[in-house]
Amino acid sequence: MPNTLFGAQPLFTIATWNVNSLKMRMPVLLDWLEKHKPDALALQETKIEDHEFPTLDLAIAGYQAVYAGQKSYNGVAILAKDMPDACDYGLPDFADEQKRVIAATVNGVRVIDLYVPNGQSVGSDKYEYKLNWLAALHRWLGEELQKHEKIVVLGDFNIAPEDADVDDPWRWEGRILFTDAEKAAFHRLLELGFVDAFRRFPHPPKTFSCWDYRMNAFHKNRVARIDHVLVSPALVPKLTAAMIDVAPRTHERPSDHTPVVISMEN
DNA sequence: ATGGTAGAAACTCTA
Repeated sequence: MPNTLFGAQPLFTIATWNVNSLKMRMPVLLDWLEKHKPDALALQETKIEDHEFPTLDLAIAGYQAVYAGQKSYNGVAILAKDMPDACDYGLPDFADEQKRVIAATVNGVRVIDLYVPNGQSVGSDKYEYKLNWLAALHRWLGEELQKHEKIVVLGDFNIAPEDADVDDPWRWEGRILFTDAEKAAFHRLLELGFVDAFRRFPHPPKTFSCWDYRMNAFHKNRVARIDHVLVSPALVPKLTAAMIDVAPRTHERPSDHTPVVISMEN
C-alpha cells in the first residue's frame, strides 16, 4: 500500500523508466526499487518476450507485474506493489504489432504506460507512423478521460515539448523528437486537460531524462527531457512532487534514460 | 557535421 508519513496524507508514488533491455537492467532496477519503493513503475523498451519476463525476481522484490513484450524491440510493463487490475493492451482502432502500450488500474488510478515511436528521421516512414500513432493516442485518451477520473499517462514520449527540454534549442531545430508536428501532438494531449507533472514544480535548468549513448563521441548529441508523466485534471491538485532521478546514469551499465518520479496524495 | 555507442540478434536494425 502507499507510503504513509506520520500525520500526513498517504502518498502514492509512481515512476516511469525506459530501461533499454530489462534483462540488462535487472540489477540496477532491483536496487532502484529497493531504494525508492514506488507504488507503481512503468517500464519501456523491456525487449523481452512475455514467457521470459522475470516475474519471480520481481515478486521477491515485492512487485506484481503486467507486461506486453516482444523480442529485440519495444515492450512495456507496469510493476506495482498491489496487483495491477483491468489490463488493456495497445491503442484501440490502431493495428500495431509493436508492443508500445499497456494500461492497468493500480490503487484506483488508471495507469497508461506508453512507448511512443521514436520516428527515426523527419520524413521517414517511421516518422509518419509516429504521427499517426500520436493521433490515435489522442483519440483514445479523450475517451479515457470520460471513463476515468484519476489517470496517469507516463512513459517515453520521444518528444521534447519545450525549448527548456533540450540542451540547445537552436541546434535541435527541426530535428526528430523536436519538430513542430511532434510538439503540437504533445500539446494536443495537454489541451485534453492532461498536465505535465514535472512542470508543476521547480527544477534546475537543463534537467533532462535521456542522453544519447553517442553524446561523448563527436559532439554532444541528443540530451533532452522526453520521458513524461501526465496527470488528469482531478489529480493535479493532489500532486506533491515530481523529480528526475539522475542517479542510475552513474551505474556501470546505465540505460540511456533515467527514471521520472511523481508523488501525490492518495 | 550523417559520425558515434549500446542492445539484441544475427552477420543488421533500432534508437
